Amino acid sequence: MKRRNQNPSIRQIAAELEVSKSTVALALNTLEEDCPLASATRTKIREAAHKMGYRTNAIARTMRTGKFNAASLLVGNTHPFFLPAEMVNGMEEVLEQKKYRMQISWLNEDKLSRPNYIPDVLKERSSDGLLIHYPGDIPENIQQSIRRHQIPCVVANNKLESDCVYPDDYGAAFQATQTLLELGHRDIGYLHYYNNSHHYSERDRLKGYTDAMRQAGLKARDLFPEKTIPPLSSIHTRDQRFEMSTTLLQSQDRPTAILCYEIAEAAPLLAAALPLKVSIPGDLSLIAFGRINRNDTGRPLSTVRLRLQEVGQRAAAMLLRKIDAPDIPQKPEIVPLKLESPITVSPPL
Amino acid sequence: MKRRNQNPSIRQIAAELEVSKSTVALALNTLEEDCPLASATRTKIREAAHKMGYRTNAIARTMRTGKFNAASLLVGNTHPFFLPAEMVNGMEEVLEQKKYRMQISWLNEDKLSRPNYIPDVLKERSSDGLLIHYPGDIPENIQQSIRRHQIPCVVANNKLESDCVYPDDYGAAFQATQTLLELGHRDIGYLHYYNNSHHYSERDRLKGYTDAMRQAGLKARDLFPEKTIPPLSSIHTRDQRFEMSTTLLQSQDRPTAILCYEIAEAAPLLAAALPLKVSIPGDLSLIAFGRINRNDTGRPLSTVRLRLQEVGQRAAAMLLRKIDAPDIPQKPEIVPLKLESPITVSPPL
DNA sequence: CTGAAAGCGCTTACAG
DNA sequence: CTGAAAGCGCTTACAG
Repeated sequence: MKRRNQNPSIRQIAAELEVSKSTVALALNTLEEDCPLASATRTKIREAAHKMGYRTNAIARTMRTGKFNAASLLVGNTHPFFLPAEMVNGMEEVLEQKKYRMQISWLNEDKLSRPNYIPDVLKERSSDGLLIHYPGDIPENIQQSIRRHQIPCVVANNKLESDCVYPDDYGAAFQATQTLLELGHRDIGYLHYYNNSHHYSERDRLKGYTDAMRQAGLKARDLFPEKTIPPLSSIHTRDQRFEMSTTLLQSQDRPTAILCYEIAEAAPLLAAALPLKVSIPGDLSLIAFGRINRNDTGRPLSTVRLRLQEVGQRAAAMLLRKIDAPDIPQKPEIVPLKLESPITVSPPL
Repeated sequence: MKRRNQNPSIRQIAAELEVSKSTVALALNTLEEDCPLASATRTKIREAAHKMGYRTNAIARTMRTGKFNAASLLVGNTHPFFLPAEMVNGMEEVLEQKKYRMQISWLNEDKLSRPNYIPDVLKERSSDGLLIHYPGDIPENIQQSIRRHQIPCVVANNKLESDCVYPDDYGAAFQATQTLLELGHRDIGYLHYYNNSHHYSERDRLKGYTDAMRQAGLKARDLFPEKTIPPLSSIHTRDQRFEMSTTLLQSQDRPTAILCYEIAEAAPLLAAALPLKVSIPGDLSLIAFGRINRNDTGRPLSTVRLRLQEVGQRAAAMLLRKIDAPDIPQKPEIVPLKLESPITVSPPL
């Protein structure tokens, strides 16, 4: 099959109809009421364009106007596949409203380990600004490159001095702990299985919990001090965590409530509670942070949902403001979180 | 802070150094050995470019060469936030190797419900081809638009006549069932909680299971006929599924093995088995399909991992071939799957 | 109401 | 070894 007349330009339409390129552009780019052309001319051109399968070359417009109308999302690699779809969706939604395209590029271990690696997205110009989703500290040479070229830039889901949007992990941990305190709990534990802290949320959730306890005159209680925690990789980790949870639930000084860093911490507890007939929330209140309201524990669980779609929306909106005014630092935006379903929370026995 | 000389072009560098634009382009775009310029000229230009913070305008190159060097990913909305990060990563990796950028755009319910809605990504030209991740049937007007403009296009994670890449759900379900049969199981059930079928995997996993059973002269057994299944939305669904799982595990004719559509089906079973002291895999072998080897059930679980990163890689590679030869239909590529950890599989009692 | 012209930042074939 | 020129497909200010 021959492909003829593929991708006609306004020049070809103009030639076909024996009008000028300007006339074609006018017919195609203005609304009926704003169009200075004779109505018949406009219609004729639009019909021909449709028949010829014309599509505007967005890149040529960029060329002419000097605006890319595009933002790049740079995805960090610390956890190879961590890119929350709802956050990308939130970003895209806001960008799309302003007729911005969204480009995505990924960093990977290999490349970042090269001494002065700079990703293509920073080496060439193809967008008006940069969204960054990078857990932990952004590599120095990447930061330098952004500064050097004064690229408008907003960080999503991470905590910086300015130009960032992140969920209020501190506040939510504080509030969740207070909710438990108000119900009468005094012995509340905090549970996490990570070994060392990459993402600010690891520090902030613990601190929110600790501060709420301290304010109530109580001692914070880190349920498994870091050193004893098995590495995440092994297939036996799941059994180990189940054992650890069982031991905890059977111990004399079992807390009456536990706040978990993530669902991964709560799941073995929920499972271990069943054969021990430890009722949740009757005997033990349980709260975990999570991205969505669903979970795969097979059991109900009170969750503080992270609202990453909103983080994405606000980060994109902030980037659009920075593109308009690159020299004005934007104050960090902190997305409020709340405990949405108090289904595994009740007063202590 | 004033931003001076922002985004210099080769013209500005040429003016600064009093050489021609061609000379600058030559110095910047060729390797040392291929460069016809005097070594001193080349060095002088490159240093000036660096000092001035020069970055190539990738869009201007596109303009000149007629190649966008970009692919668009169109994400369907049937399940609002379903976009597997590992698939996007796989696509981006392959595209990036060929110096392609990747653009992403999302369809949403609102827009698709408008009668003749066409997304911007199809209305304007800004990429060389299209990757589609859309569960279920692609809307007719979108298909038409793609054909009309002869846009090179590959569908990822869905089953079509041609130009698509998807995991071998049929084969994997067949094989998983055979694995159980070979261990001596005769009463093997299939469990799914979806109500109506959108994604091909819902039909194919069931069919793979059914065919394997039939081939062994056994009757397939759909554990919960569709009509009795509670809707997914309610917060009580989790409890209902736990109850249903409990009933199933207690029933006289409990199967000796169960193949689950997803981890969501296996999770309530794993939880319900604990208080009933139904040993898994001792009393019941259990296999589920899943995206990753981890799960949030808090318990070990044999998983057929979907290999969506590979789906993404192959889809991108196929798209690159289609961009080179748009008129040649590409045969569907089916990514083989296997049961990676037979941890909850054992012979029947 | 319509057209001619300039120019965005590159690449490339050709001239000298 | 270096430069002048054309042109990709648009948009826009101006001329007639």
